[in-house]
Amino acid sequence: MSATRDRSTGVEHAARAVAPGRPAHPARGIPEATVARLPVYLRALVALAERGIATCSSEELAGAAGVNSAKLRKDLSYLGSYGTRGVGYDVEYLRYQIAREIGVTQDLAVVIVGIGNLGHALANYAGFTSRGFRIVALLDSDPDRWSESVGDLAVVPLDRLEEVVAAESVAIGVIATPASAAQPVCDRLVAAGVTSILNFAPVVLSVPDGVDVRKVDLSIELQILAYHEQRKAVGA
Amino acid sequence: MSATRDRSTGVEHAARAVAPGRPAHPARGIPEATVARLPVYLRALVALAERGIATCSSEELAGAAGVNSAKLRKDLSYLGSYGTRGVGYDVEYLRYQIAREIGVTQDLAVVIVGIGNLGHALANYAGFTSRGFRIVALLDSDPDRWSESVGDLAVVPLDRLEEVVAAESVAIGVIATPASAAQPVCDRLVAAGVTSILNFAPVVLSVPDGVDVRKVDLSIELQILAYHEQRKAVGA
DNA sequence: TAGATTGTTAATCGATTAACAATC
DNA sequence: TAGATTGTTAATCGATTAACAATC
Repeated sequence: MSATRDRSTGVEHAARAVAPGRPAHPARGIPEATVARLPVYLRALVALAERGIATCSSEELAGAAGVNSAKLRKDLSYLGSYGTRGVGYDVEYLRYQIAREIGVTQDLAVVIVGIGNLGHALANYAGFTSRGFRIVALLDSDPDRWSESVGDLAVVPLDRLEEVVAAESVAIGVIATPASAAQPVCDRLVAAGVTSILNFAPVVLSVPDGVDVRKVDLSIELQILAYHEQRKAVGA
Repeated sequence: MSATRDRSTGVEHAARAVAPGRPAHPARGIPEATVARLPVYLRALVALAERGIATCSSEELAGAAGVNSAKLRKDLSYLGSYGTRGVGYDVEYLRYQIAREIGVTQDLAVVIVGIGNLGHALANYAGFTSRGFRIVALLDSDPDRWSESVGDLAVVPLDRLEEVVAAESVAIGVIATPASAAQPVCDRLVAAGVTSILNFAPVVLSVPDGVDVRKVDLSIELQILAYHEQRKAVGA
């Protein structure tokens, strides 16, 4: 078992060795903080493109992404030199380069396990089905749900997890089960070959090295806000 | 408009002045990274307590929380000295101290705006209604939803937002609307007096200084996983 | 006292930011 | 050429970690 990275708490992820003293051509090893912002830039670029904007400065793009321009330029510098001094960035070109860097140009297969309220919401969520991801199965252990379908996908028995993962080469598993089911489901996903997990259950998952886990935890987000609320009340 | 902190991308939040050179008694100014982990420790302590465990070492608690013990001890040291050398921590006592520090001992009023699939899931989510938070209203602009109710709360017209926020002294607003509605809803929440926002809509919200925004973005989480998937595929 | 474990120090690491030389 | 804006440097800041003295 190794620690997995949690975006909000900063636990480091499985060792990913980078050859030291080897400055490979397209500069491998983008900082994790930068990786986490690339999707934000991508979304901002898509929005600019939809508004018909062909070129933008780092200042404009940074504004749209909610970061400062120095950070944006530093982040983009890890990918390469895709701007033009004195001019700015070509929106479509930069968009393509970032999409390629993230890897959303290739369709990744996703399964969602646990089709309760949250699972339903996730299955319907447009951002999930947008380019780069393909939901291939909705799994649940409750027979009452096997008659349901969300969009054009039926809810299938959890028993079929291994079969589906193998058949579709599933790379990403989304866990939206109750807390008690999360670790067993995670173990099965990993055993079946899934190497990335997005966990919505309020538990710390144990996974072997090489498996990435990201965690979205609603009540933790609320509690962080509560902490700051308390400070405001005292200070003011 | 000022930048607001986004947990995954690390945009700094509204200036929160700390008197310099003034080492106040209970040491104000807990690092943001530590604040984000306190709820994780709290949950781990609750789980230990439920298993009937009365005392634990930093090593054990760290294991349950998914961090290393040095980090845990450093984090706890910002709150005070709540352990006993040679012995460890009293689970109930530490649990109380962390809960008090976060401020979940006082009930904060929460409204959820946008009662689609995700809003439904949030309204039902046990973590939301657990101690420390009180959902006081579910708001939606769609008349078709005004007849619905989730749990014992009815969905009410968005028009009543200001009225509800004022009547219940709402501190936290949860935005689960489509992207296009998020900024206008945010503006109304802020104008009505809400100072903390949890945003599920895929947009960067602009808010005045003093308002905290946290963002949960499902497609961005997936894209971060996709980036690492791509690396694994290349490396292996 | 001997063993265990905290709380803190100091070193290291990574991320942010301002400033500016390079260059369109 | 003059103005604009990138890409990069270097300084700063904050977070992590190992190690260990303090102390139960």
